[in-house]
Parts: sequence; structure tokens; C-alpha cells
Amino acid sequence: MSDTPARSKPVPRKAAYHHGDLATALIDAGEAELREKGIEGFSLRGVAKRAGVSHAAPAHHFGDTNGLLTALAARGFERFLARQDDFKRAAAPDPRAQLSAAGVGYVNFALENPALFRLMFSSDRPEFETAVLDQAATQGFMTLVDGVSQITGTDPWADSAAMRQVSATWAIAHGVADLLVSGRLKIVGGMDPQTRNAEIAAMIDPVIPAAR
Amino acid sequence: MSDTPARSKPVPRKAAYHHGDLATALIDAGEAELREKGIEGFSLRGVAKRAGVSHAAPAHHFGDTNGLLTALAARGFERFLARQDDFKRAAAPDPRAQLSAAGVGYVNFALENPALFRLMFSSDRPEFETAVLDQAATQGFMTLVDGVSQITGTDPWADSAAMRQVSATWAIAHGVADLLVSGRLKIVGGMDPQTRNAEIAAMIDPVIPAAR
DNA sequence: CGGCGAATCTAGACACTGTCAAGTTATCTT
DNA sequence: AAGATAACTTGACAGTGTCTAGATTCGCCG
Repeated sequence: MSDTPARSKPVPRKAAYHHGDLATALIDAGEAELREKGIEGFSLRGVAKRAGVSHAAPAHHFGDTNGLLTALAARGFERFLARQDDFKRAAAPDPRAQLSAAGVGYVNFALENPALFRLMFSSDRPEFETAVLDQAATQGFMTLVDGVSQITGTDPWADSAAMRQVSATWAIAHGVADLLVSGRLKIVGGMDPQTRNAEIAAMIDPVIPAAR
Repeated sequence: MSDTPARSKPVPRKAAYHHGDLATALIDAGEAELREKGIEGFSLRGVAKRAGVSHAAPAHHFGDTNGLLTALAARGFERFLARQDDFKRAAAPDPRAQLSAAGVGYVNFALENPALFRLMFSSDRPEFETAVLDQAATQGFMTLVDGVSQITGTDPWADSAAMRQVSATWAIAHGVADLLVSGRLKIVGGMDPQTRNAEIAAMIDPVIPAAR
């Protein structure tokens, strides 16, 4: 979406005063800061220092700290969906296997990006009303609704039992992810990745709706 | 536990300089601060101001901010378990109904104390190695293990399938709670309490193990 | 090609935060 | 009654987010 070679941005410079593409550089730096310090140690000045600019530079691109966190969360949701797609592609094509794979991808993303996951789901700081973030955050739910719909052959928006299955599927994946991120479920957390994913699937699968 | 009339504390004073029982007063103030400002707006100086003492007074009782948050989390877990017991007492005595009620209590506590719930499950700030907090946090898991054990007649510590059912039960309750707290699951969140609890139970119950 | 408006970034200041050190006041012990 | 100890205050320091004003560079229009 942002890879039009000319035009969009004047190609990153090595310039001194004008950075060239500071906005994305700040997002990169912010992601590193988040990963290393966690949400609760996240500092806007620290991000600026990482990017090699003055402490007030981020404000011009993101307004305030929450603005940058909003951008980070939006990018997080994109990667989140991409990670689920990774697991889907590696799974059998039938709808139940696809939904199960998405769930395992959900949990794996959380384990791979714990601080980002918390920013996306357990923080009040990102402004979720922002168009770009709201859309990114909603899209995952839409594909989930779609997945259940393909299995059951019903429209969850019109069938409250199907919508309940949507919620339950989401909840089991999210619950496993969040408990693992916060260091609970130590038994599962300590497994090697392969058997761990099998264990995760074994927890999720019973909740996934049966084919109609 | 702390209601021995004499001895334990010199009975709250109206004194000026020495507060009498500042430690619990700070926990009360801290809980109010947490409720109103959330974790991310929590300020130790704000807590001191609420309690009417100087900004450095809390340090003498709790060390640093994380020390107070640790105490808050510990008290949170006590209330958490008590709230689950409330729901258990109001439910049928058979083991499955008891476990289901505990799950609904789990979610209700989260909805009633969103910031405290996040402190307990989505924050790195409390020191979970602290004896009092570690014990309080572990106790819930123990009763959960016990509940599954009573239903299945097996010992989850010796039966990996039963332990998986423990994890899954925890995960579905936790997932529903966390998604509701963070404002996802708007459909469920918007219901009136009674039908909402029925909906929560309907999501949880299929995950609860069947009787042996 | 030159200059001018606008975008980009820096520098400084302010109020606020958590934490530390030193001093003050009350309680407890003997 | 006096000295020791615990409880609390005051002041200071570095770090934070955000605001303002100023400096630098880019892009465009002539």
C-alpha cells in the first residue's frame, strides 16, 4: 500500500536537519522501545533519542505520545492479521482447520510480541476511535465472523447462537494468549514451540463450532 | 485476620503527625486512584494527596510505587476470590454448576473492577514474587484445579488431559473477562446484567469438563 | 534561477512524576 | 524521664510529556 516507488515520499535521505522519513523511523524506534521497555516503561523522549532527533520532534508527526502509540497499535493489528494468515496458509483448507489455525496464529503473535499485544488489547492509551486503528482492529473480528459463518452456514449477525460461537472462539484464543503473555499457564508456556502449538490447538478446537 | 481489637495497631488516631493506620488508608486511597485514573494515570503523589499526607509518606510503608501496586493487587486477588464465592453460593451445589458460577464471578469481578483487573493480569508493575501476592494469585488456580478434579474424578497434576481442561476453563473465563474490560465484545457488554450473565455462562459452560 | 511560504526539526521552559537524603515529631521501651 | 525508634515532612534531583518560539530546509511559483 505504501510501496509506490516514486511520489509518496521523497526517498529517505541522509540529510542532517530534515530526516526524510522520520514518521516511519519513529514508528520503528517506538516498536523497539516498546519491545525493550514495555508499555509501562515506554518514553517518548526515549523514542526520539533512538531515532536521533530532538525530544520534541515526534510531536510534529503524531501529536502526542498517545498518537504514536495509536500508530504502533495500528501497525500491530496489521502484523497480527498477517501472522494469522501465515498459520492459515500452512493449515488444511477446510473451514474448521482454518479457524483453528487462525487461533494458533493469534496466540503465537501474542507470544512473539507481548508488549505490542498488551498495547493493542490491554491499554487505554491508543485512541481506538482513530479511523486507521479502528478499521485495523475491526477487521480481525470480521474475518472471525466470516470463519464461523463458513463453518456453520449461518449469518452470525442474524443468529444469536452463531454470534455466541464467534464470541466464545475469540475468547478462548484471547484468553490463552493473554494468560501466556502474563506468565500464567506456566505449564504451557514452558513447552517447546511445536508441542506448545499442539496444546494450544487442543484447547481451542473444542470451542470451534462443529460443521453444520 | 486484622481485627484483633487490641495489640495489632494502636487503634486509628485522629492525631496530626502520626496517622495511626496510614498503610491501609493508603491502600484505600490507592484503590480509589486506580479506579478513577486507571493504571496508566496512577500517581503515587496523587495517592498521598488523597490520604492527606506528604508525597513521600507512602515510601515508608510500601517502599516504592510498585510496592503499593503490589499490595493493591494482593487485596484485589482476595476480593476476586470472594466475588467468585458469592456466585458459587448462589448456584446449585453440583461441581459443574459450581465451576460455571465461579467463571461468571470471574467475569463479573473484572467488569466491576476493570482497572484492578488489569493491574492483576496485564501489568508488569506488581511484584508477583512477593509472598503475599504470589500466594493470593496462586490460590485461585488451586481452587480451579480442585473444581475440575471434583468433576472429572482425576488429578490434573497427574493427568495432562485434565490439566488441559483446567487451562481451557481458565482461558475461556479470562478471555471473556478481558475482552469485555477492554470494550471488545460490545454485543455482550451492552446487555443488562442478568441476560449478560446468562450469555457469559452459555459461553463458558461448553468448555467446562463433562462429569466422569 | 531566485526567492518565498510552508513543512520540518531544534532549543528552552514549565509542571508534573518517582525517589532519595535529611530533618522533625510522635510513640515505645526501659 | 530519657533515649531509641518509628512515622512523617520538607527539599532536592533527574526524568517525563507538552507547549512556545525560533532555526533550518524543502518545494513550488514566478
